[in-house]
Amino acid sequence: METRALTARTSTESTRDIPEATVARLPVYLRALTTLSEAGTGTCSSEELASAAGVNSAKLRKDLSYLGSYGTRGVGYDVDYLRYQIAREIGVTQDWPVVIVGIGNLGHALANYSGFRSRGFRVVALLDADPERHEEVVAGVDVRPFDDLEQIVKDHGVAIGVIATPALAAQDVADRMVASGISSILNFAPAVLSVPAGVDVRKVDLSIELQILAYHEQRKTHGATA
Amino acid sequence: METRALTARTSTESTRDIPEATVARLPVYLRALTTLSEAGTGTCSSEELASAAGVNSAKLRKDLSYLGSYGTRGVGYDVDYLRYQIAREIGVTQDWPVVIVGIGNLGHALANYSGFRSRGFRVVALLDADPERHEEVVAGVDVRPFDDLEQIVKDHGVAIGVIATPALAAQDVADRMVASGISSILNFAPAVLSVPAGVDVRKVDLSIELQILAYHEQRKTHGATA
DNA sequence: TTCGGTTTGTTCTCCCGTTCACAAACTCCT
DNA sequence: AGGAGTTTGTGAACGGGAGAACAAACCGAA
Repeated sequence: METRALTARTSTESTRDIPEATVARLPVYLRALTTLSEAGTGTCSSEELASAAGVNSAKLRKDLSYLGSYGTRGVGYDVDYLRYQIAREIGVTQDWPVVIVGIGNLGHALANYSGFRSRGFRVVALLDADPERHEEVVAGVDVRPFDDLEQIVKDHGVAIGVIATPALAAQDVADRMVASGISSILNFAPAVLSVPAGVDVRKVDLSIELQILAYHEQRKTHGATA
Repeated sequence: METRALTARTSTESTRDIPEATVARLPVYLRALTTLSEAGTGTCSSEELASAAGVNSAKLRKDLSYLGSYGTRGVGYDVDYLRYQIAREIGVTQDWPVVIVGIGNLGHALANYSGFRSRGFRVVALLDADPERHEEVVAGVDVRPFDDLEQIVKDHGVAIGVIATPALAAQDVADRMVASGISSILNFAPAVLSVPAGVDVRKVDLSIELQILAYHEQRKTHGATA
């Protein structure tokens, strides 16, 4: 959402501007394929993969068709081959350096989260404005002052930043990130960020998800306004 | 998504089956209104509120229209009044007891997250299968054995469960939750859960969000397949 | 080579969500 | 009281995604 239509590509192939909804599902397929691969499965049908990914098989096939024709009719998909193609399409065959700002409870959890490392992301720095945290070492990376941001971004070529600060600090952090050259932000702070065009922001809000569940739960238990 | 059309209501008013996309935005409006209220704002226009929530004002008005006519033409919305109406609609005027299963890094962060408590959710229990963790006390709540789940759900009338375990354990935990009577699950584990109809599952996946950012980032920097 | 069985890739239709645009309704000023 | 200015609530057009259904393509056996 909020992703403006990128200017048309002039590339010979690939990049047939994949729908946003499809892009959001590709990582799910990627994980399902990894699981299948680790289980020793060499080939799978769209039905099997769809089931493993929790989606409709027709939707899966349509999604994959945006990438190209990587399946074989009458047979299915080669698990490892398709996995590589999706990984390449997403861009996780290369390593993405990432900085995390705000090393509170959530920042700790993120820094320790193994799912980043195993999926093409490398946490190159942990930053926090609080000097008391600068002594800490979290997940093998030492916490540094927030003011080091510009230097670190420059040194490591960081393009992706994660905000795990309180809501009040989030906009300031985002501004500094953008000024440093970061162009993609994953925001865990419960705040609406405003950033210039060309910068992508994705928001993860824990309490919002719970509230959505609560809404449906309310309807389930006492039917109407009892 | 995956929410089947609930059976038609027979209530006199309200409950005009609010679209799912709108439901997902109501918590955002709620937070924006809270911020406005704390800033001392008594009244606001749809334009102001939309800006604070980061959405289009027409969309905001249409969303609010599903709840009823709580605004005044030519004037705007009474902040506190609208805030209460939305909170009531979502169901967060009451307190929702919640259990968190899997007290690793992420579980710790979730247990300590103040946004739950302040938004109508009360963590009544922290559960973990690992006996070594049962000594711990996190955020004022002591960690208990996973086998206590049924009893706790019964005692507190828990309807919402949070899964913060490794992927391999997630399906088992979900099954036990459903068997215990939980009907809404917030899943942080990188796994696809299968649950019976009538149970809602929402998934939050940290690495998937990063991968989506990586995809767009890849398109930004080197335009096509360089 | 030909035929039956299987599975992909794609077309077509339907539905949901977004956005525009405007009438209805309210306030304030004269 | 009346009119100008403002803002809500909603009807209607538009765009995109979901799912069904089918033709094209592939494998293997006879």
